[in-house]
Amino acid sequence: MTESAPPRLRFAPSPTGYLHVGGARTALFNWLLARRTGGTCLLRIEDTDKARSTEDSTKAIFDGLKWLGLDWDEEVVFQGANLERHQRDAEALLASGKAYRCFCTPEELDERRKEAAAEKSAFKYDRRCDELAASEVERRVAAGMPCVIRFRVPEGETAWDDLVHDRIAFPNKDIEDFVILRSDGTPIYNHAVVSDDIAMRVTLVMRGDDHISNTPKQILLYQALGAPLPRFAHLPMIHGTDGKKLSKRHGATAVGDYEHMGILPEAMVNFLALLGWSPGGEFEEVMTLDQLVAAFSTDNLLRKASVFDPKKLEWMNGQHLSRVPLAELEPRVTPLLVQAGLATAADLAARRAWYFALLDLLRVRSRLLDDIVRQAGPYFRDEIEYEAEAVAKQWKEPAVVGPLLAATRETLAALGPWEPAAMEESLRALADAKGVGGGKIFQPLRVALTGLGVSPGIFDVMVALGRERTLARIAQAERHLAGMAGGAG
RNA sequence: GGCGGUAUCGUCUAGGGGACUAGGACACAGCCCUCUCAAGGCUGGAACACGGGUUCGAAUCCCGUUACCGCUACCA
Repeated sequence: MTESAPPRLRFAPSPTGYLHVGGARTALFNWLLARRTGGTCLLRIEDTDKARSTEDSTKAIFDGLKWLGLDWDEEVVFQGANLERHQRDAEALLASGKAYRCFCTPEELDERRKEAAAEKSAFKYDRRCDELAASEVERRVAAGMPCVIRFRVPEGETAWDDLVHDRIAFPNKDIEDFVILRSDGTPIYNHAVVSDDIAMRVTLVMRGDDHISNTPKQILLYQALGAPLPRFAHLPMIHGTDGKKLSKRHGATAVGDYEHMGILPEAMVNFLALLGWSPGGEFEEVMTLDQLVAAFSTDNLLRKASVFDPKKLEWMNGQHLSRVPLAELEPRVTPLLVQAGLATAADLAARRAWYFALLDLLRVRSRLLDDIVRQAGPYFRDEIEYEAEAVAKQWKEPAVVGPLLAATRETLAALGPWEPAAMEESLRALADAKGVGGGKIFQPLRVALTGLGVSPGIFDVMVALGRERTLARIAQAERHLAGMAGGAG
């Protein structure tokens, strides 16, 4: 291969919905390869289907790519703006005799297709309009009869060396003379794609393998238009847990869904990158974007469709949650805390060091951003609620626990510096003195401080809460326990 | 139906003729650590779709079968 110049790639979604994880993965691979090779990554919005394309969808694609951290080079190309060139290219094919006018109506075609189906034979356009005399064509055009432009598929075989599949070949006899320009003058997909890819000087087309059967048609168009062929790389599909194509019934399929679910973009990207690609050999699965760029290569692209496993995504998110620099995590969490009514952005900014330390405590036991918010309550609210389950388990005997908590409070109150080592030392000494294990002190204390049976290490909790609030919460718990003991008789 | 593609633990994957008693990760189970929960560590169960070749030797190469997926529009 004489190809040594960095490739020009493109991601070409059609704005007919949200950015799907499959589309996101295609965008990611194009982007990774461009960044890896010093190539160019372009974005083209394929909005030629005016019936289905919407501005909202276009925005959703931009938003999705932005969230993932994928950018593109040069101006965004809107396919719809290239109508004139599409028509010119189609006219050129007509002029050079590589395409012809077809006057068959959709209704007629439909009819013939049904007949073929009834006879269980494959329908293929029979070229009847290609046999029309020139004068007849002229007459019909002059008469204003609507017509499409069909590409005349030559004899032979069309093949290419796919970057992931190696050689793929199609006998031309299996390809029918396909329409390139509708009767209303707008282009059909395959034609618009080729016209645009040529104009954008795309040298490597990387897309889903559902386009494999479009590829011979497109190659034929390149050749007829006298343009150099790009290389092709067809990526395997992403399926749902049941092995079927990913759809709404599998739950979330739009990248925006995962954003709202509390997934970090770096985790999403990492997870998607490992679907249909692997660095090969032994490798660490948790990778940053930079590491992905450094490792990416078309050599390790897989051929088999993969199943999207949300469980593994969550695990991966947990990994990233724990590894991302706090300064990057903070802006993702803050809006959620504010939204939950736990704090204001100003408040958090005012005690940044404390806030970061808290985040560090909570993120280890979180898989989703929401897990952090859910755990954060006790550190922000003035009043806490006691979880019934925790109370039932750890405050089972109020008459015993109450005095123990009181002793704990007194011990802590007498403490000099408010730091973990000192807390642990004095509380373990207290446990010894009372003849109980540490857990008998720590567990009821955890409920007193957080209302929960589960939390970060108890000393970390106390540091995060601060001395004053810690002692107040214990006192409050003592009152609560006294009430319980009284109520119980 | 026709054409094309694919086939390693439940899932993501390593593997490119001998290093395979098939490795790792997720999930699952157990154990360790331990103030709880995570995280982490250790252990366990779990796969080369089937049938023929080629070869001294096949998860790896070839053929067939089966299954699954995609395309088969004046959709993209």
